[in-house]
Amino acid sequence: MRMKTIRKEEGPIAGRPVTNQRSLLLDIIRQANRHLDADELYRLAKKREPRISLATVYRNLKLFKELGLIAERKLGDTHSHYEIRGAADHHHLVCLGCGQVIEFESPFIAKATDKIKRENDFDVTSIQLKMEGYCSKCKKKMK
Amino acid sequence: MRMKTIRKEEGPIAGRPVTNQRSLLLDIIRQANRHLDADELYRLAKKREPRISLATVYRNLKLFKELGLIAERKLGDTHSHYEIRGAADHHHLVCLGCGQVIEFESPFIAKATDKIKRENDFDVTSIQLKMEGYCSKCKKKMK
DNA sequence: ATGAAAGATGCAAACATTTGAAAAATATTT
DNA sequence: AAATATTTTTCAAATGTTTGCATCTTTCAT
Ligand SMILES: [Zn+2]
Ligand SMILES: [Zn+2]
Ligand SMILES: [Zn+2]
Ligand SMILES: [Zn+2]
Repeated sequence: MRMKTIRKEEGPIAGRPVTNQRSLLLDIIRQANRHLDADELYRLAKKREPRISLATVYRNLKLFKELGLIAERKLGDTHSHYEIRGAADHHHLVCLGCGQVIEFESPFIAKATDKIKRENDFDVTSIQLKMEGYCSKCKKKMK
Repeated sequence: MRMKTIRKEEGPIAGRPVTNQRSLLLDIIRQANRHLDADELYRLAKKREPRISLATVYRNLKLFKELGLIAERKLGDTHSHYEIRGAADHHHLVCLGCGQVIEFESPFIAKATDKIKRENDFDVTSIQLKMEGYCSKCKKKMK
C-alpha cells in the first residue's frame, strides 16, 4: 500500500523487516530519554498508530533488547521499565524507602567483567546490575 | 488448635508469626540448594501441606526476600527463581546460547559497592548482578 | 510491478505474579 | 484458659507478560 524505500540494512533494526510499528516504537523510546514502561509506550504509540497492540509492544521490546538497542530495568515496581542503550552502560541504585532511583557508572564493574570474560572464556554481551538499600534521608527516618 | 511453643524471637523469621506454611517453605528452600521457581516450591510444599495456596508461596517469597533470607534471580526464563542467601553473595553468568548458568564471586563488585555507598551515602542491602553472553562452546558454534 | 516466501501483527488465551477481602491462625492481654 | 488484637492464609479477581494462530505486511526474486 504505502511506498517505502528504506532498505533493511540501512536502519538500526538490522536484518529485520522495518514495520511502521517498529520504527514508531523505537522512535518513542529514543525521544523519551527516561525509564518508560510497556503501558506508557503502548499509549504513546497508540496516538500515532491507533491499531497497535500491546503484544506488538512487548514483542518489539524483546527484539530491541536482543539487538542491544535498549535495556530492560526491574527497579522495584511490579513491572519493567525500558530505556535506550547509549555509549556508556549505567546501573541503578534503588531506595527501598522512597523509591528514588540513582544512576551510576563504575570502572570496577568493567574490571570485574574483564576478569569474568577471561576466566570463563565467555563473551559478555550485557550486564545488569541493581543495588537496593536506603538513601541518606530514609536511613535517618528509620532511627 | 495445635500446640506450638516456638517463640517468634527464636526463629529466623524475626518478629513475624511462625506459621506451618512459613517454616515449611523456608525448609524446602534450604534443603533444595538450587534455583527453585515458585511453582516447583508450591508443588513440593503441597506434598506436606496440601491446602497451601500459590498466593502464600508468593507472599512468603517476598517476605523472605525482604528479610534477606533468600535471593530472587531472573535468569532468562519467563519466571523468577529463588535460592537461599548464604555467607558469600554470588552472581550469575547466563549463556544466551545454551542457557547454562555459571555462578561467580568477585572482589571488584565489593569494591564497587563500597564506593557507591560512600559517594551516595547509601546503605546498600542487596546487589543483583547478572551478566549475559555466550559461553566458549556457543561462541564456536556461531562462527 | 507481480507473486511467493518470510516474518510481523492483532487478537485471544495462557501464564506469572500481585492484591483485596473474608476466614483462620497466631500472638498478646486479661 | 479465654478474650482480644494482630497477622496470615485462602480464594478469586486484577495486573503484567508471553504465546499460538490466522491474517496481513514486508522483503526478495522474477
Ligand atoms: Zn530514600
Ligand atoms: Zn537508567
Ligand atoms: Zn552456551
Ligand atoms: Zn545462584
